Amino acid sequence: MDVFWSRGYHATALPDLLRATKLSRGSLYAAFGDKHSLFLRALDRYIADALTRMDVELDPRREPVDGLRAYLAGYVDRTSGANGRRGCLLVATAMELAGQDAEVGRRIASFFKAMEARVADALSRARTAGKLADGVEPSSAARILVCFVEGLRVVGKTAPTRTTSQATVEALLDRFIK
Amino acid sequence: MDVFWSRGYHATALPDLLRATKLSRGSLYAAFGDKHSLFLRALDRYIADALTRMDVELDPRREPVDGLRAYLAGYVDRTSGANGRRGCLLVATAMELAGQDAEVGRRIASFFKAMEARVADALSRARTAGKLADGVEPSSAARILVCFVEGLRVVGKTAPTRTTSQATVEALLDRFIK
DNA sequence: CGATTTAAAGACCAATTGGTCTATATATCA
DNA sequence: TGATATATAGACCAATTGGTCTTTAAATCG
Repeated sequence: MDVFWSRGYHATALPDLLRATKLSRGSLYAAFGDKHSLFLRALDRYIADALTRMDVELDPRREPVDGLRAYLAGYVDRTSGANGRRGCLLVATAMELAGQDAEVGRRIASFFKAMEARVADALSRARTAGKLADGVEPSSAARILVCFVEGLRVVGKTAPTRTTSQATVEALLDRFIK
Repeated sequence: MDVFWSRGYHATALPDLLRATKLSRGSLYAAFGDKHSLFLRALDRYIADALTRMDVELDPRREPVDGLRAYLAGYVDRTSGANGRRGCLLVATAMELAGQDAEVGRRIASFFKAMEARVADALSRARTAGKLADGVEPSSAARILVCFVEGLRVVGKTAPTRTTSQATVEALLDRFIK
């Protein structure tokens, strides 16, 4: 997963994968079939990790606003400095392959949908707790947040400082939270 | 430019470039040096186009809020349906190369800076015109908008409907404009 | 027109691509 | 131990990569 993550699909060659998996050529093909299948497995793992992380951060038993803060803080962490420069396998894959590769496209689309649903849910709970600013509607606010964090990952490629990202996130949250 | 745009750098092979430029192999190398230089030219053109478009949309002689609306409407257009699926050369390049290729990285970073400056400027003018919501600070709001529109391009890869994107953009603008 | 520059076509190159296969070594197990 | 299954290393493959070079055709210009 790591090697696809930091180089992208096309730029990752078989020798890279052999080094990363410490497998011989034969064993790798026996285990995974081909490069494309291996990539799909890596992508699936990346997605699963991201979703379970969100399930922890946005756990319904937590204070919803705290959850959203934790969720956004995670993005601040992953999009500033060296972490930011490394980028995001999902966004990179979306841009590189989602248009051409149907199997990839489906995964990307369903991930965004799942993410949006979780955020919308947290926002709903925040609203019933009276913590949402007036006029904020959970479902459209969730779409905004999803776009925003994915955009953070793009801009994060230029390795902004943590304080910058943090301030941006806080300014955004200020518009939605009471 | 078009062929890099719709396929990305690594996935674009010489034959694709020859077909797109209608040049012979020799002439192409005489004119541009190599694939990388040609790509840089394409990227520069893409960036120049984007910035002049913004200069029109956010023209200081226009009503700043109208300008921001036009700017965002352009993104709605480019990120929904087939346009969305096609993606954005800049975002794709940021994810594919910005981390590894210094020449590309500089261009990406300076583009985001330039875009943010233009948006911040428009927001400043909107504020002096009394059109900004209370507590909105132009510079951080500009960073938010930049992240948001770049995120739109990412999510746009899943080809959302125009109405969805439109509604999301309006909901966001509602939080910033009085 | 003929001479000269310019560009096209495509042969050619070494290196690399993803992928297969065989020979060898290493476990595993009776 | 000896037989068998498993995984390794790496030779090997055709196709493709980015890039060069030569030959031929098309403009250009006096």
